[in-house]
Amino acid sequence: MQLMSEKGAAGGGLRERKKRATRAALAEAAVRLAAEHGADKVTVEAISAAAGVSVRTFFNYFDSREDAFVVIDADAGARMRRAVLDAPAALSPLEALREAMAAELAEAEQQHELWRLHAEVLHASPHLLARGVGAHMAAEADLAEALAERLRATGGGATASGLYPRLLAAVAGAAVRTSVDHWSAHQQEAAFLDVFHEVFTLLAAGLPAPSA
Amino acid sequence: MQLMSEKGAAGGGLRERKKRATRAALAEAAVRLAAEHGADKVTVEAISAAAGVSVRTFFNYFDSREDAFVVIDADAGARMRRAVLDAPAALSPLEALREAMAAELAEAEQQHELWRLHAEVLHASPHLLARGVGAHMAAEADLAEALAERLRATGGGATASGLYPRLLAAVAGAAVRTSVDHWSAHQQEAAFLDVFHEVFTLLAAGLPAPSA
DNA sequence: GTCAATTTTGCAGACCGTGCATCTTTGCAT
DNA sequence: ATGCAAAGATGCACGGTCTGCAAAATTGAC
Repeated sequence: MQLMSEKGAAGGGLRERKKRATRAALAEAAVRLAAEHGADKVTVEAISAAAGVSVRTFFNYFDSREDAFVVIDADAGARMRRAVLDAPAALSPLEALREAMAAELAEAEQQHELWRLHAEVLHASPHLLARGVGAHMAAEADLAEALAERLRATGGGATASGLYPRLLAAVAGAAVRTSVDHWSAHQQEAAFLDVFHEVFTLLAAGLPAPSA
Repeated sequence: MQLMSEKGAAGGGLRERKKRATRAALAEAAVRLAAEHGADKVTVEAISAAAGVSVRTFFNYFDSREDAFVVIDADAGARMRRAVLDAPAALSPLEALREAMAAELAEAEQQHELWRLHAEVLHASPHLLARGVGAHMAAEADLAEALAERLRATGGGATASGLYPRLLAAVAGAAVRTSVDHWSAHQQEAAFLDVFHEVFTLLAAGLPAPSA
């Protein structure tokens, strides 16, 4: 089992705040060390030392060493869930999802340097990249549930036992990963939001062959 | 580094055949043991013993213990790549991909029992499921390349530095995972191919809100 | 049958990850 | 403030994972 604050957003108690700080310190130390020495040369002991806690405590926060490189922001899923639920009813499901994700990504931009390092680390070791992809699955399941709820609220009937929302969440996740990866590789050529927008346009059009 | 046969398809040499047999034996032993005792109670020692090789040899075939549960068929990617390249030019990219994947999944059905066990094992431990998702990424990159080549062949111009094929591959991968997962959870209610077809129909339509 | 190339194996050793007992810190009621 | 109960941090022990390395066994070609 994993120690996790019950509340996704800013909690008042000192305990909660300290825990979040420790977690953030561990994650940041892991990413910075990995960016410098390569992810597979960074031991749990080094990460723990850099964050000022014991090795045993590291494992109170992360289930495995690699999770420290992968899970940057544990609350992102909860925030997106809220954003989907609070989206204007006029938006289509895909649009609501796009807006929620765009907002989340814009927030990530605020810690630009760390985010950049993180992308660099993942890109340097495909093994971690794969793990990162898998890590988004829990968030996707959450999103699917939020989408299903939104659909019920906006009047859609029984949506074929939930296939549609799950597909939507999974596809949107794939879209975000593709956008980030593509932008990461062509960073100078295009702004991230442009790539992101193009990807969702393609999705909404049903992925037609790009006629010349 | 990983021991891998250079040739994806059936190789003639005795060496190649033996290596594939050993690999398959290890993977099958891993899945069967995991289905019986739970994946996290199965040690590398047990898997190796069941396959009749030493522990050290296990690690000559798999980079990690968990890979044995995740990587069933190492050649599936190569086969799909071929299928995409050989698809009739009349098909849209998404259709070509759908056909390639359908053929691959139909082949998997032939080892029905093992495939079923495999899905069961992954579903039982989300951790492995996530890992499995990530494992498909290399295959997706391969597929993206094949799609790009196909696009060049059928006359599409420079497709925005490859964003489109990568998106297509990633989205199709997400679609397959969603199909398998959904079918796995509602196994009695619907045939897999029906779910698969519905998912790709939704994709081609641009993921519209399911109007009642 | 012999030889070179490849694969398997055992062994040593570093690192990972967990259960348990203990100690320290936090939150709260008084 | 002070003491108490809950929760987190820590150390320790132990089993499992994974990697070099060198020796033994197997395969393929002559």
